[in-house]
Amino acid sequence: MDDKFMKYWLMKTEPNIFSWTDLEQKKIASWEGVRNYQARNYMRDQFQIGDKVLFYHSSCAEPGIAGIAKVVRGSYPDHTALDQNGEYFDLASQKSGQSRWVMVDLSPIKKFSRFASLTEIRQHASLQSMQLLRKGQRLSIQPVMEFEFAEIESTWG
DNA sequence: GCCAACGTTGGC
DNA sequence: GCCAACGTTGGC
Repeated sequence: MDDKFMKYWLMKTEPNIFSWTDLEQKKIASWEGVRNYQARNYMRDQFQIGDKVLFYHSSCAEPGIAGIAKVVRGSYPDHTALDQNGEYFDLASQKSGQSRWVMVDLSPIKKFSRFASLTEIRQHASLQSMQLLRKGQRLSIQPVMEFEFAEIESTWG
């Protein structure tokens, strides 16, 4: 894979669990709880410090992108998989003695001047290639093309 | 709450 | 390795 095209990502979060506002308040946030192999592999194999992230609110009244964040720490073991009392506990990780999941750290760069709602993104002719718009697309971490990122930033940023 | 689409699990 | 059953995601 050409990593020229892998500098930009979209990451989904449920804002009632962790929102853009939470990220701004925390300044640096660890992205724990990803429990999907494809999403994990993106973080583990391709995330680099400085990569830019479209911060997407899902499963909420108005889904869409709230702002841009950046990767400030590359992948490291997601220890929440080993926390037996935590929400993200993973039996297979416990059995093997080490977490099979990873996480990264993010910091906010800027909040969009206008929230980029899914509805608006969908209406945007030059963004039809986005994975986000594909039917049945559930992956919580998705690669974004450079031109897609630029278009979104210039439209809503 | 509905439900389509997808990922994971586990019996065989 | 197949695939049915089950669980999850996430827009609507």
